[in-house]
Amino acid sequence: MSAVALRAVTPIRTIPMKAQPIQATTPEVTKVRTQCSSCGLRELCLPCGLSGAELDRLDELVYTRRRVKKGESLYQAGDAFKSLYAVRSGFFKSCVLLEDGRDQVTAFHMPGELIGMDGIGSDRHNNNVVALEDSEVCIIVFSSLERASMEVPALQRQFHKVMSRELVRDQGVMMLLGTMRAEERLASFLLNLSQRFVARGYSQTEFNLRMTREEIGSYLGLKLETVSRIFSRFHEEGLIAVQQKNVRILDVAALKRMLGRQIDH
Amino acid sequence: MSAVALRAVTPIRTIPMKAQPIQATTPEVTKVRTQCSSCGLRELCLPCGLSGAELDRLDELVYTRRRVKKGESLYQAGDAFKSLYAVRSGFFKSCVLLEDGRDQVTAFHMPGELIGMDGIGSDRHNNNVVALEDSEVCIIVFSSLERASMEVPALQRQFHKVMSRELVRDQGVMMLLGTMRAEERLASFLLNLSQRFVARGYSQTEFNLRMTREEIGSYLGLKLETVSRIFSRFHEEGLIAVQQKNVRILDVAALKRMLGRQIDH
DNA sequence: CGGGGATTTGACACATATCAAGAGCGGTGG
DNA sequence: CCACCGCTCTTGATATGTGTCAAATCCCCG
Repeated sequence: MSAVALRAVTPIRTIPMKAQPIQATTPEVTKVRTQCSSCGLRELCLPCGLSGAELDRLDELVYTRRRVKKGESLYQAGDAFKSLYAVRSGFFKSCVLLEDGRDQVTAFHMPGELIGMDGIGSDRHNNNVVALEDSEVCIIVFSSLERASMEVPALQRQFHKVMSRELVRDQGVMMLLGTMRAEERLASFLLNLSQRFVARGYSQTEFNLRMTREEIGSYLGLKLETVSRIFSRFHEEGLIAVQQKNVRILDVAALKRMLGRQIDH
Repeated sequence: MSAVALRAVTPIRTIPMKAQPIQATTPEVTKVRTQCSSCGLRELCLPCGLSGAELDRLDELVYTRRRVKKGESLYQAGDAFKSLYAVRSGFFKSCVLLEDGRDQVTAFHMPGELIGMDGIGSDRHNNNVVALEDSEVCIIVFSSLERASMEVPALQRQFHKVMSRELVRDQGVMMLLGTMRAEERLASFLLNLSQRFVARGYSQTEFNLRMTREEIGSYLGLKLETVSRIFSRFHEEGLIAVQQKNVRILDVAALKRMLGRQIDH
């Protein structure tokens, strides 16, 4: 605790340079006191539901941040697992790579979401996480989190909830990939994004996609041309207005209807 | 702890009846001292890596079992979440149901595997788990597990690993559903089963499928006819010998080759 | 031994992939 | 500030893998 306090008193801020492109092992890390307790994302992130002393304990844990520039990876498959990361700002994608070169986007990550849990099981990361725009994450050293969660039941519980929800989310994606048609997949994708933006205080109906058509397609198990075509079709039908990365949802109900009952053709 | 000891001393064994078909809320539960420490599955299950006193602590936790007959559910979506289940014998499937009636098998579970983690996040289960043959599970009351894992770091770590591996497994399924062709999906499925049977001391090359073609198809995002056709094709090509549920893998290498490098058509 | 679900197989339909070309947009350098 | 270049996106024509529908067979269970 004193060590943490020391760091808080004498913050070391590395210059936000692009100086050492060689040292991929020493990424840009900012050591400043990050206050979970006063973070705007605390209701979405690991601190959710914690209070008072519990939050203080978490604050001790999360004291470094890292910036990741657009296109750079936060970590790659095979990297040693040491920390989890909470997205503080920006946007990430997770990808899994097959030996033959095929890869698939398995998730998109928004502020407040926790990344890196794939590494716990094998002490190595099993996917690649890349920033889709200039981003920043809070670093949570996993061993510290485990130690703290032995003292703070609510923290342990919250961490378990986060992991469990990730499992449920994955099942939703399997459902999407396994049983839905292209139209439904895209509708589901848009509604999911919309909902997550709302939770973060942004517009429910208008937002900018941070990913390309190809990345959307990869996530949805479709080719980029198909994604583009369906965007166009939705546009024609007046469900959305798309102009490149900008999307405005015009008829939420119609999109929702695409999911509920289809198949009756 | 004394309460647990008491239960161990005075085991209550409910009669293995089919007496009360109405009381779905009171399933058949056997209260006997289940010894993780002497369980044949301990290297595959939650106890993996634990030793001595740690194992003893786990033994206190797992003292009830439950039988689930073929076709019955272990739990259903919406049920209150209270416990995790470790498969002791038998075979299960997990399914997710969409409002419109479509459902998808999201996993098959073999002895030693942990079920129920989908419920942690929302205190309710989010999928249905059904026995594919007469089965038995060990019941692990989740609050007890959390309490114990605050005392036993190795147990906490092991539990986190199990959840993390589940996340990685899910990513593998997404990959399969998102990028693989039908042939590759089935090859991947057979190799996965084979590997898991080996880990349990069964033959690597010959086993009985516990699920129908339709369930395989649901899991792989294919129709049952497609699954059947590809089984037949593999058979013709001499890769496997299938006769209904019985499968014998004749050319493991060839199946593996289907995954590594395809796409070069 | 009978019945019904599970499986196999065939013919055909259709959704999405593939291939190809052109347009739009953003970043870079003169 | 404008022009160019490259990447992303759109759209069309066509190919193909898998789904759909249907019927026959198999086999397990009662």
